[in-house]
Amino acid sequence: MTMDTTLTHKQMKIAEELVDVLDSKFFKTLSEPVRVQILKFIMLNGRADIGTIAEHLPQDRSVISRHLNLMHEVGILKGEKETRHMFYEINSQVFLDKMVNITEKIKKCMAECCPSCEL
Amino acid sequence: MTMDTTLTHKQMKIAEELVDVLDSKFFKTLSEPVRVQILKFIMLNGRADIGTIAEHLPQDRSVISRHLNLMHEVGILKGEKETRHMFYEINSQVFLDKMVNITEKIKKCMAECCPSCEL
DNA sequence: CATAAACATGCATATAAGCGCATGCAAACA
DNA sequence: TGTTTGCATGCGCTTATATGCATGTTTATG
Repeated sequence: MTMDTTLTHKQMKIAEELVDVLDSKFFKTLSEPVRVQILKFIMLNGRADIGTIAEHLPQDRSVISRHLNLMHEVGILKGEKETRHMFYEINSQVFLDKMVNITEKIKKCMAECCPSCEL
Repeated sequence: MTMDTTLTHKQMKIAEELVDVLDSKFFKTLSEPVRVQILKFIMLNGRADIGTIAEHLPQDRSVISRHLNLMHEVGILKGEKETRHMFYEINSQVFLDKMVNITEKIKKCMAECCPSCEL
């Protein structure tokens, strides 16, 4: 079956931009409940080291360490080594910017690309 | 180590609301590249049935069927059975609302809960 | 009424991800 | 300088997920 919809270059480009911003690693990171719990803890308590965070969660310290490292790689956490302690805090700017950017791109794509999307 | 930060009931509640809205199933759905490609196709071509979508992707039809069903469960797609064809389209309202809601909750939590989040 | 088309679903398999334990390493400490 | 502390990381185990094939079901088609 062939599509009778004629896609403009502009529409293709906007859709591509949406796909680019829909970063699978970013979403995968947020899709794990344990990581969300870690995020919650840091949100409420501010900058903290791995041991302190792990004390408040059932998982092993090494597991927490890996989760934190993953969130750091994605950019939603800032990490800083202080002597032998590894401190993490929310990278609020990056985190929020990413969400806002994704939301904007979805909105734009729906408005200008999606035939059956009435907004 | 004990925390010297005193958490108010209000802060706890806001953080809880954020955790609630950070739906793991929703993020997990968006973390799969194939599903994003499917989303892109429907965005650009509008309402389509499973066979048509599967024609444009390397995966087997059954695989596409499952992905579509998953996205439907999460709410970002509307599904409608028409005779023997199963048609899907973007549920633009739900999709966008979800993203906006998450973004808002993050912003609120950062502003009122997060000690080290300066916005 | 037999056949084909469109799809859902059970099954087996391969890959990915979360988890805890044990180990190694660097920095503080006695 | 030997010991403890805080982490990173390798390893094996278990579970989850993606994939394709085969099958069953429903609806159109000859």
